[in-house]
Order: sequence, then C-alpha cells, then structure tokens
Amino acid sequence: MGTKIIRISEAHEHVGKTVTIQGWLYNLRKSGKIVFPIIRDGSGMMQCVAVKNNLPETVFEALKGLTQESSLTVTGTIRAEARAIGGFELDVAEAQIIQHVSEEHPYPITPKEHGVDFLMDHRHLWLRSRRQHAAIRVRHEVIKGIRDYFDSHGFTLVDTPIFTPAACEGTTTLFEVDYFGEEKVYLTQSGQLYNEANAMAFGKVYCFGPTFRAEKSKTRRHLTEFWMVEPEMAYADLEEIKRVAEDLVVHLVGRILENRREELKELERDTSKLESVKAPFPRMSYDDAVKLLESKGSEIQWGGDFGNTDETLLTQDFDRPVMVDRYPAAIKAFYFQPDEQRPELALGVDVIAPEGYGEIIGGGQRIHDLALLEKRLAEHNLPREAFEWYLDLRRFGTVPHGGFGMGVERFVAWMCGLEHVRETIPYPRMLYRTRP
RNA sequence: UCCUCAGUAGCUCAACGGUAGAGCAUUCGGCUGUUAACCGAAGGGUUGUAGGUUCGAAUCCUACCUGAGGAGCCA
Repeated sequence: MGTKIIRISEAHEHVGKTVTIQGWLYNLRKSGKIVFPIIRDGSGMMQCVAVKNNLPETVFEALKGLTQESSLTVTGTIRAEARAIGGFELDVAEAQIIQHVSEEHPYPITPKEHGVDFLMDHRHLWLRSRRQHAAIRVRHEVIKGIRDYFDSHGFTLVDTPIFTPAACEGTTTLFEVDYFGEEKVYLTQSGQLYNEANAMAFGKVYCFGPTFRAEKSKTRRHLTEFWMVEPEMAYADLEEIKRVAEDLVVHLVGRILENRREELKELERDTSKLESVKAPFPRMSYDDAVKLLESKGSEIQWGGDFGNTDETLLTQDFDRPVMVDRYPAAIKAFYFQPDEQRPELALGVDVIAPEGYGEIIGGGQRIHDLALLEKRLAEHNLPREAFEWYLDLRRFGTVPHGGFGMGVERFVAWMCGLEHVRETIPYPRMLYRTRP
C-alpha cells in the first residue's frame, strides 16, 4: 500500500492527501454507478464515494455488494464536503475487504428502531451504534475527570479490596462468594471502611472501582455491579465534605461540556441543563426537605427516607443539584457521626441531581470516638470481632474524618440525559441480566 | 418480593372472535450525489409454552415462561 493510515477523527489534517482508513461498513447507499459507503473506525464516521468508471470492476462490485458491518480498508483522497457526515469525504481509489458479513446471517442491528430486550441481548454489537458510542465516551471522560480532579487536589489513589470478609452496612444486600470452602467472603459494596484506614495513613485518599449490591431493585437507576469513586479525608468535617462534593461535580460537568460536545449532540442532550450547574448548590437540612416535600403534597413523614418521586420533587425548582444533610440517624449506617446539638441526626449529606436523576452522591462524617462506635456496632447487632481492625483506627490517633461515594453510572446518565443507567456501562449487570 | 403492562416474520409493529399484513433487513432488477436514499419484484409465520371456552382463537379465560415499567432498598 504505502499510503498513510489515519483514523477518521484525524481526517481534517489530511485534506487533499491520499490516505487509508481501516474500519467497518456502517451503511451503504447505492445509486447505479456510484456508491456511498459510510465507514466507521471507532473514532468517527467517513462517507466514501466510489464511482464505477474510476475504479477497477472488481473493487466497485465488491463495495456495491458489501453488507453492514463488513470490515474493510479503503484508500483514497480526503476532501472537504459539507454534504457528508463529519464534513469530509473520501474518494475511493482502492478497497480491500477484510471480511464480508454473510447474507445468510446479516448484522442484526439495522439502522431502524429496535427494542430494549433485543438490543441488550446484542450489547456486544450495540456498542458499535452511535448513541452507545457517545455514552461510553462520556463515561470515559467522567472517569478521567474524576481521576484528574482527585490527583490534582492532594488525594492518593489507594485501592480497596473487592473480596471483603464482612458487611459494611448489613449483609442482606451482599453477593456471597465461596472462598475455597473455607469461609464466606462477599463482593464489596463500598470501600469506605478501608478508605478510613487509608485516610489515617495518607490524609486524603480515594478508591475507585466496581462495587456490588445484591438488591432486587428493578428500576432505571439500578445495576448490581456499578462503579463508584469514594474519597475520604482525615480532619474533614461535614462542611468540608460538602464543599469537595460540590467542587467535584462542578469540575466534572464543566469538563464534559468542554470536551464532549460532539457526544452530547449525538445524544441530543439539552446542554443548557448542564450549563447551569455551578456552585453554590442549594443546601437544605433533612428537616427543611421534609417540610418542602409536605408542601408539595408528598406522603413523606419525618423519619422516613426519600423515595424517587420525593427526590424529583425536591430538585424540581432548582437548575442544579441539591444538597440535603442531617438525616435521622435511624435511617443511616452505623458509622455516621451524630450532630452535636441534636444527636438523633446523622452528619450525612446526599447530593441529588436535577431532572429526576436522583441521588448521585452520599456521604458524611464518620464516628471518631471509640466508645460511641462500639455502642453503635452493638445497637446494629454487628459482629464485633470483624470490626476490631476498624476500631483500631479510633484507638490510634483518631481524628474527625469523612468522605462520600459517587456512583459513576448515575452521573453519566445525568450528563447524557439517558433514561436508564444500563446504557452508561459497557456490559450492564442487572437483576435479571448478566449476559452477554 | 409485590404491582402494572407486553410477547405475531431476523427487527419494529398492525390485525382485537371469522382467509395473519406493512416497513426495515435479505435476494433479484433499476438509478452518477445519496443522507435511517428512492423505485419495482421475490423469499420469509406451529402468533412465547401448556391447557380451556367456542362452529371457529393471534384475539376470550387459567397457569407457567420471558421481557419492560414502577414500588420498596439504594449510588
């Protein structure tokens, strides 16, 4: 060949040049003696033009008979062309078919509409589609943004284990794993307890990885395997935790708007809904949130947790996320630091995204007093032996500390304006779906 | 786990008690600027499974299976 191989995303640098692209046939339009193969290569789409009279008969016939998603390389000259997708077009001089998808078993995902069940069964192929491609790239940007944010704010990445011996917040929602028949271990539902140990070692840490919840939830916001980033900070109080959570969200939204405009356009996201996400976020106490909900006709009573409709009601008058803090301790995990003035309240905070995307961040200040933590473990009927190492953190230089967890998929769903989190992760694991 | 809805061609749907259809995909033919191209033709069905009601069931009833939406719980 000898011509330069480029990716389609670089086409603008090669106008007037003869180059080769390596990809797959996205779609093909024919008009007698001219065909328009649209090729995708993972970086973008390129409309090619093949004219019968300018090409060897075999090349033209091979292109003309090409089936969707057949793999091929095409060599030709790049030209600016307003009529083509992406603004550039390639005049085909040569083409090599790598694999011709058979007519007997054509590519199942056609350029028309398909149902959720069918698409989910073909997730491994669905990822080639434009919207899915865009969503996964936004996910990549969110993950990179999270890493960059913490890395540049003095946090150290300290990984926490995925096999864990005990529950973080009770065992009912844990996946149990047989560990050589010797003992039972569980798939982690949070790295938080380890994070607290790590924060006492490094000051500011975060862990980032998959977490698992065996909740039989069947909604648009739930996966059984999802990714969560959890920062934890020594010497941090609730106000500092809220400040970091807000700063992170603002940073990420700004970054998506800056770097992923094309993807948001592909997803038909109303970006004005994201432009307004700036600090400060409205803050309210649980008490005030309950009052607000009552005034809006919710059935909620003080002491109960918010349902999905409550979360939507809470945020509907705001153009940015809402922070709710000081929840009743009774509905929160055992490790929450109580409010000094009102010990029945936990120093926890949830960040609720607008447009019905729900809770994207949950966190708070942890108990740092040994005696109080021992008391809470007993009240929650948790096996003391399993938490001895955790109690050590209160025996050896305990300090006020806290952090939060942010669910990546809910965040990405919000950024993309997607109906369901299943499209924000390449291979979603849900209540009744573990394949492909 | 509970509630609601839906399973008809490879896909998306129509027919709603009386001969199972369309678009896309596939095959064949036409077209030198198409934008989910268009035009013509062809092939493609045990209507999710098992029972029941009826002269007659895709359609009505029962159970089961599969999927979707929601509740609770959560990020």
